[in-house]
Amino acid sequence: MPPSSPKATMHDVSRLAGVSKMTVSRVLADPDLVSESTRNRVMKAIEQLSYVPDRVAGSLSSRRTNFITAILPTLTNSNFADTAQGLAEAMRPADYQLLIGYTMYRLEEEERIIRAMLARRPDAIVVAGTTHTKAANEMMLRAGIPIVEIWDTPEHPIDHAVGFSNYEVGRAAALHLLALGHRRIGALGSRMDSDAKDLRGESRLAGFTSVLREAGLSDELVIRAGQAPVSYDHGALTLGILLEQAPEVEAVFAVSDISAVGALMECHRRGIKVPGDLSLMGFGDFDIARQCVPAITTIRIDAEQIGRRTGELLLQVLDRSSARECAPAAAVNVGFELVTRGTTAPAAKPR
Amino acid sequence: MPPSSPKATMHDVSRLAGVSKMTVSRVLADPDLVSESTRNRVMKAIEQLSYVPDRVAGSLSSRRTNFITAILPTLTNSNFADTAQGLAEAMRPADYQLLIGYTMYRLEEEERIIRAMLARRPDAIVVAGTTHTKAANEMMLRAGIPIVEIWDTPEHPIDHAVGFSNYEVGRAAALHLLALGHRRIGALGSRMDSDAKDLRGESRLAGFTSVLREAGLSDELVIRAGQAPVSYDHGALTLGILLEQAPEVEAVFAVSDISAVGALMECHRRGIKVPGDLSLMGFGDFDIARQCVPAITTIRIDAEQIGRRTGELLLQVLDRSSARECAPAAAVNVGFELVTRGTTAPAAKPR
DNA sequence: CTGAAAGCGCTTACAG
DNA sequence: CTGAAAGCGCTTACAG
Repeated sequence: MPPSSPKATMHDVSRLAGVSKMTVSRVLADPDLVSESTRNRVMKAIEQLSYVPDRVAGSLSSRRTNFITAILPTLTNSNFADTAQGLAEAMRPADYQLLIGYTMYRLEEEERIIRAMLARRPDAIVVAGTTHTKAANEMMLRAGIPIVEIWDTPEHPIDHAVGFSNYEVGRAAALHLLALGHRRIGALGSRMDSDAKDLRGESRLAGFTSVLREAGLSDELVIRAGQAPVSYDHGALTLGILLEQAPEVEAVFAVSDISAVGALMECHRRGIKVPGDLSLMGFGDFDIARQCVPAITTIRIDAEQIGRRTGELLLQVLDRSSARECAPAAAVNVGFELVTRGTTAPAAKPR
Repeated sequence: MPPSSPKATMHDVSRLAGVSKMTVSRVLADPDLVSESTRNRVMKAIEQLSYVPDRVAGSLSSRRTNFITAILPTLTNSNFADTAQGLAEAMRPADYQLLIGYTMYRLEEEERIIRAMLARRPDAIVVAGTTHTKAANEMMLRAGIPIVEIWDTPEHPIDHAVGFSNYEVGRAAALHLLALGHRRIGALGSRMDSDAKDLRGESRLAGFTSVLREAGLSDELVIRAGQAPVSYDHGALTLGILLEQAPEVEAVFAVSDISAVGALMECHRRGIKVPGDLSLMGFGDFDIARQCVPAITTIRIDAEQIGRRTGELLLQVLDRSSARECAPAAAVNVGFELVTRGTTAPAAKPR
């Protein structure tokens, strides 16, 4: 450990500058309230002592930590990292610090994290998803701070929400494949019988399935295998399962571009032509989906924007002046967009 | 905002349980010190009031926050997210919370973040890289807490270090391509004349170049273009520049698998055979490199392990009992491994 | 095994 | 424009 020099306190600064602690505090918080000469003297003392204000003490005193808790499933191989970055970016000018927790798609872990985070007294909680354990729901309701559920459109929001309808994403995907004339249509998702559940992926599958049913098609080619979070391997694996079950499948929707890329690579390895033999589409508009050869048809959502919009919403809600009154709960739908690229094509023989 | 119920304090709990605050504190911190009957009464009161201890107050009082600051270039399209996850995982049992900052590969931003983070009084700082601004170096030296520089092997470490030699990685890459019989060898890196600098990528290029020189080869095919952080687009772009400059190039090393994948896709689009026309290798052993067709030869580093090892080291150093004495600074080299896969092959006509 | 006192380093709310 | 007092909710260090 490097040599520890005793940390200067506000008291030390005030003595050196010949003022009270309050004046030092004011110079830091609201410099205009202090006369120029005093301010300069205090600044000099701060500089001289390399004084760094202790925000732990400040937080206790002011009952505001400027911490925002962000609870996300994972940061690897997902666009939640973009959401986190967007949120951090939006909150930075106001000097908020993110407290990130990973649930690994486990609701019990989410509950544990919420409990632990509340002890840090965050000024707000951002949480991915709209389904939580009973205890988690209650803790958030009682917390007395703004809550933002993101990445979906909750039916019964706890408070605010910023996201899009995963169900509608699934429907849009199925409608696209149907419109191309495909009839033997499958999908690739992850297991729902494990502790780790991708609930939003499941919503997309549900929307997808609903369209298949309405079109009088079977949903038996909707594969749920492999554990969340999905991966390139997941796509390769589940495509293999699908092909074994139905070699004649014409079109496939993967719940994530990551899976779609894995499936595409598996097709390359097996000599299956995409498109032609198989139409393939994903979700998320990951960079890799755009760069793949062929580029993958996907449903674009702006993960960073979800973070940014959430940050802007919170900035507004947490603003001291407006915080007096309970701000009305906002529900922002950022929507999504079908991006047609090279992996989907009309069916060879439309019936 | 959900209805705010006034938060119970330790004082409330103590009154309800008919004990002193100290006893409540003990039940939470070291239950064995309290008699069973008292403990049960306190637990019941905690439950009844939904009491959540205030760690802001606890931190101020104990002079320990259980925060670890992790300063990383970016979390997107990189394996720093794995390092963060590994670190978080390792520290979780001891109830540490990560405070993550993104520098976007800018040293001035790193300095700003360090300054801001120090006000949060973290118990340790983990920072990617070994080059910092003068002010940043001084702040870390004076902070009086353990510092761990990760992802490289510093010549003059501030304190602890956990990483591998990027320079040696570059050398290993060049030696591999030379051993295959290639002579017209290039590399793909990012610009060094911008604010955002990938210094570790540059170290890899430096090692790579040193081998080329030793072999009597030119380093004019070492391309530095595009801004850090690298991306799939970066790989496609820089490969295009390289091909324009030297259509006869035989082998290429990209400073990141992400770039290598982008370059590979660009080759697919241009009808360049990999390997055959061009040997290609990357760095990092990203999932996508393994799944690509063909799979990309790379230099494997275990990003998650860097995080885990760092966490274990910190747990040891931060241990109360040993913290008395200054723990000797540790320098852990986690090494790396060349993984030969499908994108590199012997030169067609070895000279 | 339990508790009373002091204090961590700030900010709030007044007062002048 | 500046300051004295009180207090935020815990833990430390004693004492018994």
